Amino acid sequence: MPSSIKQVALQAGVSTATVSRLLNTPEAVSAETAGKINQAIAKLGFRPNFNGRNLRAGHSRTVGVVVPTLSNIVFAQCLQGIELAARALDYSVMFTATEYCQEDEAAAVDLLLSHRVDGVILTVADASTSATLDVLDKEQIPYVLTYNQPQQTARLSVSVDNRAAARDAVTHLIALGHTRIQMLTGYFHASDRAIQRYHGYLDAMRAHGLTPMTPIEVARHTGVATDYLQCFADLQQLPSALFCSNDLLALAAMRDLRAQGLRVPDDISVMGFDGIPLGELMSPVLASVVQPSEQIGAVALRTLVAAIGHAPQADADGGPASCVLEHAIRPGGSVQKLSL
Amino acid sequence: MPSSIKQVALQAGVSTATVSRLLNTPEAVSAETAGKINQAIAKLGFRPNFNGRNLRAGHSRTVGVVVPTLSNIVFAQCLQGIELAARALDYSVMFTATEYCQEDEAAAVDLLLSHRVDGVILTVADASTSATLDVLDKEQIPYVLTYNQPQQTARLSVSVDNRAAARDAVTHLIALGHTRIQMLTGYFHASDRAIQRYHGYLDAMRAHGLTPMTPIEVARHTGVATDYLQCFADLQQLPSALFCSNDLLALAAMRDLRAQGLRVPDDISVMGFDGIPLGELMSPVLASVVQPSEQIGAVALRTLVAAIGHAPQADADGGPASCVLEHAIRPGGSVQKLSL
DNA sequence: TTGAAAGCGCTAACAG
DNA sequence: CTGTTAGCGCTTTCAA
Repeated sequence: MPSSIKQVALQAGVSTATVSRLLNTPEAVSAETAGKINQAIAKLGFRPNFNGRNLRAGHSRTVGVVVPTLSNIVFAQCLQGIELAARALDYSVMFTATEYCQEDEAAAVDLLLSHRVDGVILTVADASTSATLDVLDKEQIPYVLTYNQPQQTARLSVSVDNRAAARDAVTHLIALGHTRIQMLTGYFHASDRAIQRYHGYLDAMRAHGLTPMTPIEVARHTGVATDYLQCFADLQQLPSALFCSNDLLALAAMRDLRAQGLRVPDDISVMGFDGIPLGELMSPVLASVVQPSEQIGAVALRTLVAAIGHAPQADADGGPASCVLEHAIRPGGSVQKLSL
Repeated sequence: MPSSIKQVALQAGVSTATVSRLLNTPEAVSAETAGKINQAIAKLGFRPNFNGRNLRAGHSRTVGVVVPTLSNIVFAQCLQGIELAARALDYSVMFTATEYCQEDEAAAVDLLLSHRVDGVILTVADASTSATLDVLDKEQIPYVLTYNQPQQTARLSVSVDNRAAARDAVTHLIALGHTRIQMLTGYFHASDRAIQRYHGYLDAMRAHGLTPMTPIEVARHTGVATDYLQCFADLQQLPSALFCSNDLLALAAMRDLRAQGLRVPDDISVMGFDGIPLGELMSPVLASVVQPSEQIGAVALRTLVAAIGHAPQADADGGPASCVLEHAIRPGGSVQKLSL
């Protein structure tokens, strides 16, 4: 059983208030007293109990994080960025995953709220229909979305411009001579980003007078049901390039294509989205849209802390704002340059 | 400001004690009263404050997790396993990373202890010299090591048998006709696992009458200083196979080797350790030792919870025990079968 | 089955 | 600069 401020006070021969002062406003304590207290602290191995502190203070210097899964390195990097930034600001992180399950999403937030986190960072399936966000709104808990890029509301978010990024990716493919470009994506209902990226795909195709192809939706979880490859049985139908809604999907698709005897990029080009670091280690390098995941996390954390600092309704002044970070096209050998 | 048990009591016309009872031992409250209270709870949107509860109860149903980094997918998967298992047992997770920095390790544990987590799951650089573990021991906080496989003490840990696993890997290489096998590893001082794996390498080489080669130590952080490739300038010196202490290193090495004009596996074979899922999507498939990272996390969490349940000194009976999980060799095209 | 009351560890007025 | 005191939200005896 760890010792309390009371025992430290007793040991040092001062009041608990003075010990508390040393902990919080050391300059308000005389050097002599400080010495005695520090000695007592060391002797007892005292460590403040944040539960007591939080209870009293009404805040916890803790943020909650909710991501779909850590199996996708993208979210792991984001969490990494959050944790690093949090530590720098003396915040702690409670972490939860949802496995892309809506109920778990709500349950996760509920739990975090019971822990009285000061705010929440989360990525939801669809920001525009999320009951979870409504709860957060109603309870007046500051929160910041990551990856989600809400269209309508004034919700705080940190992301890239998914639509523009996808447009750039497809434009990149077009610039390399591709015209039959098809999108391979995780279920739209599980990711509002995927929808935005599809719109970007359409933008680029139309801007170049190309006919969009019907997107192929597959379960995002690895494995990747290879059923979709049926589409390619007829080689006449084969697109020249596949634009995938994320890198994991792209990698899985490449594997599946190879298993079908198709060569990448000779027979078909593949481009991803996310720009995971491993994509660059492979041969051929996975062409992709790089989004700065770790930075997304870091910025989200700082935005959240800023939001926590601001009174809920005092956002008339320059309070924290949503942030759209830069994306970049990473060319790679997984995409072939076609002779025109 | 969220409402408290007091306001619920007032609203329902009962005492706070009764509300508390409904929350903790519902069967001890009459149906009628329960109805009134539940109504009040719903009306007020009440959510218990765990800070108050923890303070009073002396435990938090929260565990702390400390990993080196989330940039290595291995630890992300482990954390994923921990979180899933924790949720199933109604535990919450506070997460911290150390970036392989010893001081951060100590600071992280300190912070977690201030939050009064009930226990800690952690991976340290070197379990046998970690001051952090000594702190945990002294404070009587239950903890479980992951990946670390302490030699001497009775410390709880969950890992594979690193030495045996490495031995199996190198034996696999030998079985495929390799004799000039060299190990490429992250700094030994940053990972006791790497040392154990090196011993496994030695075991296998010696068991087959082969001459061990001097291991190449490099900074583990990606980038991978390509200086080590100097070793290979003299093609006479070139090993036929490189056994890497982890998959990220293996992938980076393959990239670097290719950049040098060496073909994998034609000119040199590469085998990794960890068995990250992405290794299987690549072409060629990365041969590796698969360790069940997510399971390591899940088992660690359950072991920790068991340890929390047990009184510190009551481990005479069948208390929680360390666990060595099965590893598996994943063959892959990154390793060439040599004609003998 | 319910209520009254004490106290977990800490901080923030308010006095001195 | 320091002590006294009250109370954050909750659980848990002890009585009723």
